[in-house]
Amino acid sequence: MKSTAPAVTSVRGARPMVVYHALRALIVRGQLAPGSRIVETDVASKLRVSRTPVRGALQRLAHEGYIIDSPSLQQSRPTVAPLTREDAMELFSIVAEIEGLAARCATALPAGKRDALLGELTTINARFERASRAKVPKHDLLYELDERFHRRYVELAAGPRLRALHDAVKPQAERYERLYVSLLSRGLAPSVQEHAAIIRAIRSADPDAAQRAVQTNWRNAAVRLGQVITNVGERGQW
Amino acid sequence: MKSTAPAVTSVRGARPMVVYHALRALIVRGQLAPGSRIVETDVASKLRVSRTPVRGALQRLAHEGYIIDSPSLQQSRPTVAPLTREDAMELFSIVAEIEGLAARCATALPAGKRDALLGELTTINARFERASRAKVPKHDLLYELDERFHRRYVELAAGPRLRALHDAVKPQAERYERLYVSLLSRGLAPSVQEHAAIIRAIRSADPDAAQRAVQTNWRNAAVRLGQVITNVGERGQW
DNA sequence: GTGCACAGAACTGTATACAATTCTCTCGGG
DNA sequence: CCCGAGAGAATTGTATACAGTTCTGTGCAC
Repeated sequence: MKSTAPAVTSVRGARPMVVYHALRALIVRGQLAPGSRIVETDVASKLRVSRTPVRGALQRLAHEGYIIDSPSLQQSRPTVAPLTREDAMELFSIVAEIEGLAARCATALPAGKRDALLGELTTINARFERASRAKVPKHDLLYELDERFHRRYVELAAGPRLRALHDAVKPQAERYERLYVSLLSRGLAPSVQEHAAIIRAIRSADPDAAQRAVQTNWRNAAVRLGQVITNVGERGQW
Repeated sequence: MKSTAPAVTSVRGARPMVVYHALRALIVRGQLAPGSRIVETDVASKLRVSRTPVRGALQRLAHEGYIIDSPSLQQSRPTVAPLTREDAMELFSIVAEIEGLAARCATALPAGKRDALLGELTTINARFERASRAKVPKHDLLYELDERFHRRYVELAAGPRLRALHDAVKPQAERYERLYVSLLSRGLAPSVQEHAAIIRAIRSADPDAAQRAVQTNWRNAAVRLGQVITNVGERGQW
């Protein structure tokens, strides 16, 4: 781990994006703990840029919900958003709608593209099933495969606005999912079947069924996650 | 109309919000035409602030989709996002999901709050019906009542995340709705009944029905709007 | 008349200085 | 021992200067 960040790309206008992705990765992976304060000047000096691009990145992160203004303090003081059971429930239900809509669009894809998509989804879910059966579950692999499954149909079927929404919202669910997957890898069997149901619904070109299947998958995930959170407690609340 | 803006509030951190709301209002009401260039220094001088708060406002507007980087030009040059049929369709389907989810939550409201909400919605819809029957339709009133109807259940039933999403997405639909309402005020009769269906579904505490009712309302609105756009053409595309 | 090159203007990206607010820590009084 | 007041530090908000890139218009060659 080197403490000095690498030099920022020289492309015009890339600095805020670099800062954004750096901070988001730290938050999503938990290295910036929920509740942590984020100080503009610290980030700026660590990433070797001025406060201006940092401000841009922070504004975006705040808009997307990764950071919030400290609730206890009065002044605008950005802090990493806490992980709470209630927030997880709401977030998952929103993702359910977004991806459900994408799945609905997927049923309207031209036959060629739809078949290609269905093939990909089937392959991914087969690997997902194998991974879920492993004696020693590989959390990262499981998460990766589940994420890819959902991302695939969103990328292919959703329009630009829906994709943008998905890109903004989904990584926040990742904060919870990483928690979830490492504590509940054993309970993934239903997810395999739920994915299969999604594939069937898209194949039969039934928009309502496809949307429902995706929503069911996420609502069940929300329930399972809720139990885990209830057990292990929330983060960043004190 | 005075050309010099009033002095900005002295509250700390309020300038970007003032700029944001000023620009957003201009865009939503069409006074800043789709395709128009937005120049930081111009806005700054018109609103008597420096470029810094203007940048903040522009970043947020860009993130929410009101302005985009000019497609023809190479450099990052903010322009007012065009109004296209395709975008309207996607936007409305997203709003349908967001408000549909809110309506679903509304069915889970405690009985007291739910009854209060139902009363409000009934009142609003009655006024909406009367307004829609008027010989000379008042476009602004119609829009206002429809907007209030939907906003009410979102405000009461949705969680913070869903509300934030709604606040970010819905005003963009307003750009299209204002166009729609002024060209199609006569076709609002079905909307009255669709609203009534929403009320019935919430009253019967049926989550799926409530969600479906809202989605139907928006999908029909999308179809009606699509026809209008096809007739009058798109804006800001050339 | 058309196309290309070059100079100047226009605009955004970045850095930094300064202002204003508020948090925090210490010290004194009760 | 606890609480409040005040000074200093810390942090964000705003303005502005400067740099770099791209657009635009003019003039020249063909």
